[in-house]
Amino acid sequence: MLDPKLVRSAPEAVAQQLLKKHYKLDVARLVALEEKRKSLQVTTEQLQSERNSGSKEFGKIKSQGGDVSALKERMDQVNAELKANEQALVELQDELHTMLLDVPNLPHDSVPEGQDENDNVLVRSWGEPRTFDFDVKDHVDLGEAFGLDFEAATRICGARFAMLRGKIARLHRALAQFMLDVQTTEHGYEEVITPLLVHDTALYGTGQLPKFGEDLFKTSCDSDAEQEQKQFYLIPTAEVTLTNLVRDQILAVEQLPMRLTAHTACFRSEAGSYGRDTRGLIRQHQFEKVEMVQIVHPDKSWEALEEMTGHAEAILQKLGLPYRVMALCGGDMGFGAAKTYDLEVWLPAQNQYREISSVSNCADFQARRMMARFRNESGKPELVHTLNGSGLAVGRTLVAVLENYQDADGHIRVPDVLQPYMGGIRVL
RNA sequence: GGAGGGAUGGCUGAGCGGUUGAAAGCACCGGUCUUGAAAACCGGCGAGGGUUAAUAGCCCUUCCAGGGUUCGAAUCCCUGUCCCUCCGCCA
Repeated sequence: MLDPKLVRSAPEAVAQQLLKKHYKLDVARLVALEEKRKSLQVTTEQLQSERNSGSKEFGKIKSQGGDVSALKERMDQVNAELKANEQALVELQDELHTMLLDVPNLPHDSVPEGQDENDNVLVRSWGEPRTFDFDVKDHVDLGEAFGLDFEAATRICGARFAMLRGKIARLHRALAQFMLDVQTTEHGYEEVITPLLVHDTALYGTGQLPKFGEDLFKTSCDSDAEQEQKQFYLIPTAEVTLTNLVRDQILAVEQLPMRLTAHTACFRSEAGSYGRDTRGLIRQHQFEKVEMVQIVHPDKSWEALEEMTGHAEAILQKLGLPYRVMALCGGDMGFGAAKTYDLEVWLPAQNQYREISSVSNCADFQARRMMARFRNESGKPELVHTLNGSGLAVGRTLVAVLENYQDADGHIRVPDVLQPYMGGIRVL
């Protein structure tokens, strides 16, 4: 959420910046609501003050045995007026809050202008796409021989699921283990096992709700369908649980930066992506990801963004997978991000780079939603900055390994760094 | 699932329906003392919001959450959530 004070004091400037993200802020409506809010809040608080002092007086008079009937009459009047004002104020504040919850984060000055992924800007690339002297196969054809089974998964739970068996299951596990080991031992992240089911409050905190509910899976038990409290959402990313670790906290400055990583399953409904990436592992309802989250001092978040991008890159480099780093343009950026780098890995069968990691600085946007703060140098609570990034999406990395390490007869060489995890299997 | 007990400031922990945003202790910050530190003593110390040029004043809100009673609720009533103890069940 944006700082209400900022939005209030400079609505035009904020609206201008939001245009970069292709969001149109309804300034007229905002200003009108804000004007009403101000007068309503002031009078409500005045009435509250009157009620408080009146009640004190009431007690005093009564203890001296005086007559309170005149005062009671006045208080009844104040209370009636107060009740109406309070209700109107709550409604108005709800309206303003709802409006603000819908507004995306402001993009950083360095974010390029643009409409969609075609306008993203190449920052750097690493590695040379391998040239093949045979016709490359894609991961679906390659994986079949080693236990990648879409047909069985579809029979059980429909489209966008996969079963991995035998060697390919092991390779998938090796990748996740490897990523986790690198992030914990080389980059200083603390490993966390998190819940996969969360309440809506957590999702409001990181910004998936209220706007993007249709992308999420929600549980519903027949027995308690009536009780909203018992509804759970399946996490679309461990960003949700890791970042919410600091919700409602006031951290000591020494606790920063916090670096957290988790290997979890992620669940996405992929509503609105019908027909896209229907083949293979690229876009699934359930996939695994090693997520990185950093909770940092506000002065350090831009530095941390660069560093964290490097943490994701390290995995690709160690695996020897060619990739490029893209700075997302305003139109392609996510809701909560102030700036995002995507890592795109080379997929020979598609003959193109595909997203495999996304690293974002959310600045104080999420922190404000979940009241995640630290005690600053002058002893005052101040919002932290939050960052998140994939390090990496395991399924997509598996795709990249299969396709980049294939040979002419359909075997896959296991990358060196994974061999310690493969129990002696050097080639699939 | 059954029976009880509880939820108060960073922590521990008091709190008759009115002067309690809340005792006390610890922690923390400042000062005196000290070569320095500790101890001792003195002082300060929750958070959110409004108004405002203001990080100055003033005001409002806040004692798990949501309702209710009352002129007035941390204190009374209802509902929910979470935690603890005991019994049962169970990976």
